[in-house]
Amino acid sequence: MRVLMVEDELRLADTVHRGLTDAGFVVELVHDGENAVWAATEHNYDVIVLDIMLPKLNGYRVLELLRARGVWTPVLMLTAKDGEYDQTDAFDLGADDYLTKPFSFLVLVARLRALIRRGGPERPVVLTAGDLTLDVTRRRVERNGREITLTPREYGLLEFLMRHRGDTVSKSEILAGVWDPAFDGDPNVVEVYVRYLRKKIDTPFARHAIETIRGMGYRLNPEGG
Amino acid sequence: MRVLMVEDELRLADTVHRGLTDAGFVVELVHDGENAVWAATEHNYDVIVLDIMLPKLNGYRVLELLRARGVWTPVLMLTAKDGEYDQTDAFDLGADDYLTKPFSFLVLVARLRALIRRGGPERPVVLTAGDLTLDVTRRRVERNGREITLTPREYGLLEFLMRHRGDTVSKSEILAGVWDPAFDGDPNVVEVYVRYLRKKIDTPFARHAIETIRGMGYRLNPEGG
DNA sequence: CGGACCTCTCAGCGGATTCTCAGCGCCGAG
DNA sequence: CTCGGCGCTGAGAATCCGCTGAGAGGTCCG
Repeated sequence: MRVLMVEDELRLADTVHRGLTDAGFVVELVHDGENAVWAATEHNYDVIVLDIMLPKLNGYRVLELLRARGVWTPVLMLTAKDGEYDQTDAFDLGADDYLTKPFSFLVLVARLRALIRRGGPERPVVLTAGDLTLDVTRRRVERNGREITLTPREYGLLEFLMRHRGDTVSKSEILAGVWDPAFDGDPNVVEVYVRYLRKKIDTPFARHAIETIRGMGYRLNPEGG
Repeated sequence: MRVLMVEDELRLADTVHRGLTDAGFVVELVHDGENAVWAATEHNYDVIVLDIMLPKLNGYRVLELLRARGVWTPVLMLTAKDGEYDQTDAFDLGADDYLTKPFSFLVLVARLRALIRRGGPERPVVLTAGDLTLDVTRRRVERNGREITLTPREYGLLEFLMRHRGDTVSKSEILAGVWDPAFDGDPNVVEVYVRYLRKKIDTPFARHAIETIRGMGYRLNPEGG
C-alpha cells in the first residue's frame, strides 16, 4: 500500500508519516505542488493525500494537472476550516474524498483503506437523530437547518452519543469513549458537558434529544427528542 | 478463518490450539504482548483471542495499541476471575467479546464464529414475556408497545425476574441477585419493589405478570400474565 | 501582555430513589 | 371456622444523584 503524501507543514507531515507507516503503509512525502505532480506522474501510488495549501502549486491545481495527464490515482484532500477554499466542498474540486483539519488519525486511516479498497470514496457519514444531524467528515452539526458550533469536547461527546443513539450509555462509558483513556477525574465533567450540549442543541429548539436515565447514564433520543 | 491466539500459559494454549484447529480454524499462536502487536499489525486475522495476563505488554495495552494503529480486527478477551482486572467488564476495555476463565471450549468456538460472522460482538438478547419486553443494551422496557420508565432498582429486579421467567425465585435469591451482596436488611424490600414494579408493568395493563407463590417467592409468567 | 475561549473542578441544592417500619388483610392449615 | 403467618400497603426518613453557577487554570492568538 503506497501512499503519496503532499503536505508542507512539517510537524503535521511528520506525525502522519509516522502514523501511516506504523499502520502498514509505505509513505512517500513531498512538500510542495511541483514535486507532487512529478512524483505522482512518475510513480504508481495506491492513494494520494493532498493538502490544499501548498507552496508553488496549490492542491487544487495539482489535482487538475494530474487528471489532465491521465493520472487517476484516488486523491484524499485535506482542507482547512479557514482557508481560501473553506466554503468549498472538496468533491467539487474533483477529489475522491476529503477531510477537514483537524482530523482524527483513525478516520484518516479508515478513509485511505476505503479509497484503496474500493477505488472510490467512503460514503459520507452523516449521523441523524430527528432534525439533528452530524456530518462526521466536516465536523458539522445542524439542527433544523441551522448550523451549531461546538467546542471539540462538546463535539466528541455528541458524536459518541449519536453513534450510540437509542442506547443508554453510562458516564464511565462516555468517559472511556470521549475523554483520554487515562482520564481519572471526576465523572461530573460528563454532566457538565451534557449541560453545555443541551444549551446548544436542545434549549434553543425547545427539544430534549439528550435524556437522563437516572442512576444509569444518558441516552440520545433517535427521534431527536 | 484465521485466528491469532495470544496466550502464555503453554498448556492452555496447546489445548485450545489443537481444538480450534480441529474445529477448522487456522491458528497462529504467540506468547507475549509484543509479538501479538507485531503479528496483528503485520497480518490480517479474522479474529484475535487475547489473554489479559501476558508478559511484556498486558492484553489491555495490546488492545489499546492495536486500536490506536487502526487495527480493527475483532478481539475476544480472556479474563481471569481473580486477576488485576477481575472486576472490570472487558467491554469497557474495548474488547468485542470476552470469556471468563475457566471457559467451555464449545462456547469459545461459538463466540468466535459469531464474531467473525458479524464482525462484532454477539448482541445481548431482548428478553420477552408475552407483550412485555426488556432490551438489555438499550435498558428499555416496553409493554404493548408503550415504553415504561423504571428506576435502577426496579429495572434490576425486572431483569432478574425475566432472566428466570417461568421459575419460582425466592426472596433471598432475589436479594442475592439484585441487591448488593453485602445487603443484610429486611427482605421486605423485595416485597416493596415487587409492588412498585406491579404498579408500573401490571396494573396499567390489567395483567399479572408477576405472580406471588406464597411461602416460596415470586414467579414471572412467561406469557406475561 | 491581555483577552477570548476552552476544559475541568467544586460545592450546594433539590428532587428522585431507596429503604424502614408498623399495621392490615388474606390465605391456608388444622 | 379460627388462628397464625406471610405478604401487602402507605407513610415517611435517609440517602443518593444529577444539575447548576462560579471560577480557576491553561492555551491560543493578536
